[in-house]
Amino acid sequence: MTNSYTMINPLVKQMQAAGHRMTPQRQAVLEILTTSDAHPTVDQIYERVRVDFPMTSRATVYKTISLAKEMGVVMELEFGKGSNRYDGKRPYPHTHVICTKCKQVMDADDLEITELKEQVIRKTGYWIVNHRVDFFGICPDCQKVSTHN
Amino acid sequence: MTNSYTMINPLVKQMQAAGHRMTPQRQAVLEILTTSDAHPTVDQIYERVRVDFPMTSRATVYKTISLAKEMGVVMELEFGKGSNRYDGKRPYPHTHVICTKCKQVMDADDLEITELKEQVIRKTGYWIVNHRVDFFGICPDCQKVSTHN
DNA sequence: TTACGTGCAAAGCATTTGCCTCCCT
DNA sequence: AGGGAGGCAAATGCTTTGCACGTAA
Repeated sequence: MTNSYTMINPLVKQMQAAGHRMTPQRQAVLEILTTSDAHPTVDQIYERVRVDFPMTSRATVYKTISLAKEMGVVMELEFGKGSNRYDGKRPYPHTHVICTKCKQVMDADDLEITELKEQVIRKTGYWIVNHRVDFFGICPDCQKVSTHN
Repeated sequence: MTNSYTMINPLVKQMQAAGHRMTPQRQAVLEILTTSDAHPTVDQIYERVRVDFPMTSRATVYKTISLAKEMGVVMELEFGKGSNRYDGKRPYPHTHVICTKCKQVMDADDLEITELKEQVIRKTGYWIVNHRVDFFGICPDCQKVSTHN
């Protein structure tokens, strides 16, 4: 992640083109969302924004994320009990692998689920428009630390 | 779903064997959890229990579900924003198909995800212990009602 | 009998909303 | 200048918790 928000982020233009004003807070939130691979939580985004803009409120972070969601440029990953995470780098359905120990959320978006999806359509008659595929386990790093869970 | 809770539910015995007391409220909650295919919400369970036992509180429903989760006999399906659903009939990971219109949650547990899982293990080096596979779309019934969403 | 379970109400927490002020355009 | 955006605090909604009373075993 960069230390300044001076990069011209395509989302900034996109948001302005959609008739929304640009502010340092918004720019910072968008920058974090689009440059992070770690699927940050709201609080992680909030803390990071406040490094550069200490006056920023949680409400603004929530509102900006909400706006980005509406524009379809950020995907929300709900993990229940207020541990939602956000992805502005790949805001489309893709497979995730989550370490239950260190809470890392890793992309595995090169996995092919087309066949599975076609099975679902064939067997259920649904129109499928979205999917959520998550695998939970222990990442290689955490395996090294302990073999007991 | 039956109208009385007189059936001898294996979970009742199991819970007693684990050293927990049995009460009408617990028996009712367990009966609903294990006989329903509809993946009920806490509130649906609560309302159903109160048909027969109107004095039952939400707290007791939550506590009983929590106990059942700890025993591994009920699986929690988190759908974010307090719309959790519960499955005591198939309390193990399996594929779901969800209608975004009528909110029906359907099982598709005959789908084979082994190959996908092996791909994940091969590509990430994780130990995979669990998974969550959900497809979202429009069910056949809702397709008939309207073709516009 | 007595520790466990229940019901009630209060507390928790992440998120949303209302409202007033400020400032981007 | 005017309306969108931000900040603060209150409200929300689901879930959890504390506590006193009741009850299963």
